[in-house]
Amino acid sequence: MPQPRPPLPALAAPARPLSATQVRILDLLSQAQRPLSAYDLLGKLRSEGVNAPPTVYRALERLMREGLAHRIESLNAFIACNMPHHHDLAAFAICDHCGTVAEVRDTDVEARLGHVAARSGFHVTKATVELHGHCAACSGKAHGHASARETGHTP
Amino acid sequence: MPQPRPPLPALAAPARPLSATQVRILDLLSQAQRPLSAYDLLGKLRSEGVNAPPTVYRALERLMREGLAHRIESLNAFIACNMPHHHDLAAFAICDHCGTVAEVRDTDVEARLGHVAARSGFHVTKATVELHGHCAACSGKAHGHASARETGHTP
DNA sequence: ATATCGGATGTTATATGTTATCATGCTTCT
DNA sequence: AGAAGCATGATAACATATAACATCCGATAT
Ligand SMILES: [Zn+2]
Ligand SMILES: [Zn+2]
Ligand SMILES: [Zn+2]
Ligand SMILES: [Zn+2]
Repeated sequence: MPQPRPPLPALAAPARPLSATQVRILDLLSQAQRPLSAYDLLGKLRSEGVNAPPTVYRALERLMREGLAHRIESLNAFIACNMPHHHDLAAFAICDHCGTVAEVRDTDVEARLGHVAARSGFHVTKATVELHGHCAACSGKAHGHASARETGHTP
Repeated sequence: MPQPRPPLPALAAPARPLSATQVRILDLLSQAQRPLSAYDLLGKLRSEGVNAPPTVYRALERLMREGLAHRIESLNAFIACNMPHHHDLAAFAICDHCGTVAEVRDTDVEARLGHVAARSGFHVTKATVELHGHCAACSGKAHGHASARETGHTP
């Protein structure tokens, strides 16, 4: 096999544009006030011809690879990244009352975590930081719970 | 209904002892080098008469309530707490190569997180902090992956 | 002792979340 | 046209988690 590599137009990276489904899903995530599960997404897409889980998961995979979406581990759900930045250290403040999720960044926390780990010879590649509690709006009031997951969901 | 409260022997807390199953599960978790999923546990307990998921989940619930075990959200698995202390803010360093999990505490990190949240009026009730990466032993060497989850599992 | 209550367990079935596999069609390069 | 690469579709399997209802048992209360 000759020709090790023809010039290659210009590219260098994953410049391939998002597919229709991928855009649609990112859109749904952006619209939503709260994280959506893969099934939530699937439900909303059924009417549009998407009817199998793998499609959704594949799209999510792509979006996360590109730093456009995040997975919330403690909820098994996904949100759009509000400030696409390619980072592995984002933190999330999840209100267990109203379900909203705020993406927060704090370099001090990042640094501290790095420190703590390094101190014991651990090399961090990815961190999951998820704070559960009550957001400003829900605090004070509303200590009776509505468990977030079933609030304002699927009519 | 009179008698607001008879003296009450001595108690103060949830002094009820763990059930046999609960002890057994805590034992299995302590023994294990790595987090075990609910189904891992169920597998190991089948020979002992436990044969349904709810039993396992219920026991785990109790153990976590008492601060004797933790759930690792990013793995859907559980570990014994190596220093029972009743805290909602523990951090875990998870080696994605050998699968070991170290429970680490750092009051500075805790404080920082509290700060960050408070700054935006968020009240934290529980934090999930899970660092993925490579432990000291696996670092440097072993960058070829074995994905941890399927290493040394169920022969 | 009898009634009662709460916690733990058993049993069954189901919901939710995730992945493997194979088939198909499209775009790009040769 | 043929080959390679990749996105999608479809079906099924697997993994994780909970609902609902019944039974059992030890601790209190009457
Ligand atoms: Zn982000
Ligand atoms: Zn809220
Ligand atoms: Zn602990
Ligand atoms: Zn390791």
